[in-house]
Order: sequence, then structure tokens, then C-alpha cells
Amino acid sequence: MHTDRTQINRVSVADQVASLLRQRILEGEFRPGTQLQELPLASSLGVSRNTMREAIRILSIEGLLRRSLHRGAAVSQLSLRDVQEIYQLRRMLEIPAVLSARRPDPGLLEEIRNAVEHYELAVRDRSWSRAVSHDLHFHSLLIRFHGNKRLESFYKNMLGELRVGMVLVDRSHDNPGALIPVHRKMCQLLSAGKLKQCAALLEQHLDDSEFRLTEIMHAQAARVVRVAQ
Amino acid sequence: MHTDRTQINRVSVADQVASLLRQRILEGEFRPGTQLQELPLASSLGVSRNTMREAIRILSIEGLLRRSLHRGAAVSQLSLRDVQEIYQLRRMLEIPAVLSARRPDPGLLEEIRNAVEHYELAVRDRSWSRAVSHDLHFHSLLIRFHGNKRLESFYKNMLGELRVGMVLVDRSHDNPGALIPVHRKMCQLLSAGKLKQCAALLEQHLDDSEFRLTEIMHAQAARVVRVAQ
DNA sequence: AACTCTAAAGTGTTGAACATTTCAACACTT
DNA sequence: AAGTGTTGAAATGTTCAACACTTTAGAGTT
Repeated sequence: MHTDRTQINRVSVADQVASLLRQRILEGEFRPGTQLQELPLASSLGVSRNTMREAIRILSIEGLLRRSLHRGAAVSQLSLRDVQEIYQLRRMLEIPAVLSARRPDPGLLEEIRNAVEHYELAVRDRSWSRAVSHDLHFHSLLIRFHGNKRLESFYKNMLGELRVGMVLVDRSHDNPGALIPVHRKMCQLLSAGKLKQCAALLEQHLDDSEFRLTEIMHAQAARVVRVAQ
Repeated sequence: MHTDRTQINRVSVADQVASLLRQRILEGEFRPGTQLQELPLASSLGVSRNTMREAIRILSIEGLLRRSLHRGAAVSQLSLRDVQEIYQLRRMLEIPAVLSARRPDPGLLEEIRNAVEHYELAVRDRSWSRAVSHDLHFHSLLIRFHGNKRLESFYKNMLGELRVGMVLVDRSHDNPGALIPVHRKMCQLLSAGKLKQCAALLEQHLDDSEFRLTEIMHAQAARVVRVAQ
């Protein structure tokens, strides 16, 4: 018998580079529209151009980067249409997920409580980036109630795209702390098995979230036009 | 003067190679489990090893190939768990799609009719591969009722994975022609706006389809065990 | 201001080289 | 025989350097 090494975490350099870039993009270090050039990035990380190309390929298939032939890769920019599409998906997938949490896995509930807690801590620390991370992680945990790995992977990916768009949201325009009670309440309702109430609250939360993001994007678009004139 | 290539589809060689390999995999030329070696494949297509590596990377991110470090890429093999997961998604996404087709786009309806027609033609020609293609295309068209490009792209991808698994299904075990009336009927119900009836028929169809695929996979697994002994 | 033209910069692709890992065959020990 | 190093070929992972092709920005022209 041989040992099963498929479980051991062994990743290629290209994957590691992709993870690093993903992190930087999601944290807003590279803002939407930023061009990522192969050679400078590669040498700054001490890898070859080919390896960097592989990493860029990975992220562009994930949707975080957009490539066009001979023009290179740039961080994706969400349009209002994209936001609308993403929130349609969120409603379509998160709400049924909550409703299907009849007999929830205790470990999963624990993870959810944990996410809420970390979210609150991040808000207290005024760490907006970490707060958004834990907010979105909370929602991606909800998707786990479907018990479908493909769906979960797709969803995480999509939330990544959303997050790239959200780095444009200025701290002053948004107040992540206001969402603490909502998350806490959803968590309680889930634990108590009051799924319909939880789903209703979630739907309201999603509507509100989409509305605020859309408003901010409108405002920023207007400002861009004004500056361009 | 230069030729006007502005609107022409311009894709890199790596993308073209990926498309070619994708086609071969989906048509069953490379069966699940087959190892794809970089150098032989690259030279057989007249491209460099790096370009072939990019193509393989693309397909492995899509889920058609599975890579492990230093062991190369092989065509994905679906487990029973995978099939179950995929059909859960199909039910979760196709049925609401049909139900939401209140005022369907006439062009889309026309495309669906077309898919059914091509499906029937392929069955008449005994072209099993083409039949499966048009069958799955029919179902991916249903997803368009959601009007969500991300969802559509994800779904096509997932159906691709399913199709790779289905090439194992021997012609003698399955009779694609039997599904002609079901598709035709769903098409009629859609056109007539009888969405609930259509959804009910679809659900039945999906249950049936999953059951048959699962049966065949069980049978094949048993055969493999017998041969191995 | 609109229009070439050109050179620089960046990406796309190739080929070769070397490092690392896997895998199977072989020898060795018990 | 069974289990355990050892070895070497083969495949992948990674780097490097070169060249082809495209885009882009800027200089010069009208």
C-alpha cells in the first residue's frame, strides 16, 4: 500500500504567485483598471516571465483580471450591469441555501458564528478590508448549506469579483459597522431554526446592499464625468 | 492598407489549442483517465511546449483536466458523488429557469426549437456524439431564461464536465432517441406558456437521466472490479 | 486639428536548458 | 519471498533568451 499524497498541500510556484496576486487585488492594492505588466511583476517577485504568465492566466479565468490580445491584463472593473447580475445570483443562491438549512451541520454553524465575530472585531479595529472579507466569507458559508462543492467554488469566485468592485467604495461613503446587527440576527435565527425569518432578513439585507453599492457607483461615475470635463 | 481585423475573432494560439483539445475530450477521443503529455501533444500540433502548457492549464481550470504536481494532466473522471452534485445543480437551476420564462425572448425560443431539431437529426443519423451535444445545448439554453451571463458560463462548464463523464456510457446501454418526445414536449409547453407543466416534465426528465447514468456507472464499476480480479 | 509615420514598449510564441519529482526496475538485506 | 534502498530514465516545473507581432505614444507633415 502507498501513502495517499493527494491530500498533501503541494502547489506550484505559479499557483503561489496567483494566490499572492489574488490577495493583493482583493485587498485593493491593485485597483480596478490597473494594468499588470508581466516583466516588472515577474522580476519584482523573483519568478520568470512564463511563471507570471501562468499566474495571470489563472486569475483572468477566475474573472479577477481581464485580458485582451497584445494589450495585456488589467484588474476587472464591474459595470452596473455586472452588479445587478451578481446580486441576482446572490438572491437566487443564498436564500434557498438558508431555507434548506433544516438540520444544519453544527460545525458549519460554528464557522458562521466565527465569521460574524471576526467581522465585528475587524469593524472595531476600523479595518475595512478585513471587515469586507469576513462579511463576504459569512455569505459564502451560507452557500455551504447546499452541500455542493462546485456551487461553493463558483460562488466564492463570484464574490471575489464583487469584492474587487467594492474596493472602489470609499470608506466615507459606506459604514460596514451598520451591518453588524443584521449579521448577528441572521446567525441567531439560523441557530434557532427560524429559517423563513432568516431568509426574509437576508433578502432585505441583499436588497439594501445592492442599493447602496449601486448608489455609490452612480455617484462615482458622475464624479468621473465631472473630472473628465 | 491592412485587412480589417477589428471585429474578427482574434484568439491566441494557446486558446485555439485549448479549444481543439476541449473538442477532442468532449467527443470522447480522449477518454476519462487518459494522460495528456505535453511534449508529444505539442509536437503533434506543431506548437511549443509552453503553449501546450497554457492550453492544459486552461482546461484544468475549467475542470476538464485534473493536474497533479509533477504527474501531469489527465482527463477528469466523474465519481458518483460528482454526478449527484451536478444533477443537484441542474435541478436547482434549470427548473427555476423554466418557471421564470414568463415572457420568453422569441429568439431564444427559436434557438431552443433549433436545438431540438438538430438533436433529432443527430439521432436519426445515429451520431451519438452530436446527439449528446445538442441535448446538453438544449438544457444550457434553458438556463438563458435567467438572463445571467455568469450563470450561463458556469453552467456550460459544468455540463462540459458531465459530458466528459457521459462518454463512458456505451451506446448499447443508452438510447438517446428515447428522449426525443420529452424534448419536443418541453419545447411545446414552453411556447404555449405552460411553464409549470414544463417544469414538472423537466424534473421528471432530470430524475430519469440521473438514474440511468448512475445505473450505468454502477455497472461499469462492477465490471472494472471483475476484470481486475 | 487631423493625418501619417516611426520607434519604443509590451505581449505572444518558440526553443533550449536545467531542476525537481515520479516511477519502475534492480540489487540488497532480512 | 517480502520488504527495503538505489539508481536512472522520463516527465513535469521553471528559467532564460530570442524573435515576431501588435499596440501605443509621439514626432513630424499637411
